[in-house]
Amino acid sequence: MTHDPVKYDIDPDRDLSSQIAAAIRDAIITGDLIVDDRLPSESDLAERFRVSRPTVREALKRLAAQSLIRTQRGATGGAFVNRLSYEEAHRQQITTSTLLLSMNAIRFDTACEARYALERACTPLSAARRSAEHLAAMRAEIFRQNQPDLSDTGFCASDVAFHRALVDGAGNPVLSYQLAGAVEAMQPLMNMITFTARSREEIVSLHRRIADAIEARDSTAAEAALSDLETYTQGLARNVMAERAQKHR
Amino acid sequence: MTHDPVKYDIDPDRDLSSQIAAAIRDAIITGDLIVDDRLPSESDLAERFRVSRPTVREALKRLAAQSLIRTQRGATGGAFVNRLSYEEAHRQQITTSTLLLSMNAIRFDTACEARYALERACTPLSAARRSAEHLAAMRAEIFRQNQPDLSDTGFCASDVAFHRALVDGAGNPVLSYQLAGAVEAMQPLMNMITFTARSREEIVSLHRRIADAIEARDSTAAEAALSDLETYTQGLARNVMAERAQKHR
DNA sequence: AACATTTATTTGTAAGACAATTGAAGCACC
DNA sequence: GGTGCTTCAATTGTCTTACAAATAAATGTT
Repeated sequence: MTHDPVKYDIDPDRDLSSQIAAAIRDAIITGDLIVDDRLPSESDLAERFRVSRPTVREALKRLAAQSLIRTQRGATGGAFVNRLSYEEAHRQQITTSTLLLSMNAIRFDTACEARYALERACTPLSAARRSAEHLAAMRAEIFRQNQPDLSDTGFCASDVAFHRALVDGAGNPVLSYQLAGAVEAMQPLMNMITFTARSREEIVSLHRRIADAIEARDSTAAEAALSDLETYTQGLARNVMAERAQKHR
Repeated sequence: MTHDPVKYDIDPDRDLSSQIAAAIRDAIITGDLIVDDRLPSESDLAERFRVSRPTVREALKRLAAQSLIRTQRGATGGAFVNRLSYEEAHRQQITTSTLLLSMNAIRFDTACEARYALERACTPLSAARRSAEHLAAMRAEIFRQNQPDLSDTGFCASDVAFHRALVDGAGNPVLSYQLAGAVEAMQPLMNMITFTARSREEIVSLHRRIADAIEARDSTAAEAALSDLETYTQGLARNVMAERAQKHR
């Protein structure tokens, strides 16, 4: 071996498995280990770090939890550096955002404000670049949202899909990735709102305004409609909160 | 015990530690386990899941890697459900975004476009709400960027701090969290650009335009300055790429 | 009552063993 | 010579047992 990409010196007084995980993670982040590289076997690593195999395994599991590596059994198996796909990054982004929102008592209006601000940022690009497919996806979700037998969670899911199509229309995968966290992480909060037939109607009409504006490539109109949607959503949430407070009095 | 928040039935044919991790993670996400709850001890968990202690430990390390739990040694120790702090979420957001950018050959202009689009989304809020402190932080970074002995990486770091102050001015922690990924993850890419004295001067003057606009609470001017900054940055990057291509010819 | 000591509990680490998986090498057979 | 089966070796997945280290509560001592 000409040059070993991993530094094997660790401090025996501090948590070993996390240090080992950090050492390997560094090698990946700095590019010393690249995608599909195979790590040494667990026994090898144990020898080089001068720790036991279970300790090495704990470190590897940490990396696997971040999907930095994947493991494979068998003769040619081992741990391989994983390509962090968009899908995987999306998933992590969403779970992190969801946890952050659920565990920190974020006010609904704060999350809502952030979400719509970010979404408005995508509108000019989406209006300029959206393809016919993106527009069709938005129309399809609007159609679904009009079905009277759609459940509340189904309505919310379709809502997410609609906004996702809007964002994807911008044709910037980094933007789509970032927005996934903001939009999808809010779904649990949104699910707490019960949608009356009347409010659904209002939301669908705003969605239609947005789709029309995107179709006409009119970003100003789309942004205005989004702002109206934000205002309306905030109003709905306030009503729900007020009702709940009423009941618990 | 009245009701156990964790489901202990797992499929013995598939990866045990990941199933155990998933079971506990579910209990946390659904709120059955709440912040600062103590998990059963490792031996307890091993018994209940009917697996060995090392297997339980691997599962716990997975959760620790996502900072969903923290562990403590000693008599009253154990694994506790962690509050996912903003700082922690920030960090994870940044490492995920950084890895995504570095391992997927994202074009500089794609990342740059996304970053400035999101940043412009914060400007109206920041112009309206920024405190004197935020403004002072921006001015301080501009001053630092004027020091001729500042290294290129130092310049980039100050750049990040400047934009961070701008975003924080919006007073929306969710927005700050989301933007951290977009802005800080780009730093490695930005570091590849060598800043001439001339280009630094140009950037600083654009920063000053932004700060002036935010001070005057003029969001339109701030957005325009940000757009100019985006254009200028993209131009710099193109030059660097072209030069590099020249050399490698 | 204050302080030192012991003890019980729990995580952190080690060592060794076996099962399961899987690709590769070897070998018989056509 | 080629093809299909068998065996083998490497590697991860899991279990068992054991001990070390940390920590707080219980206990004993002065």
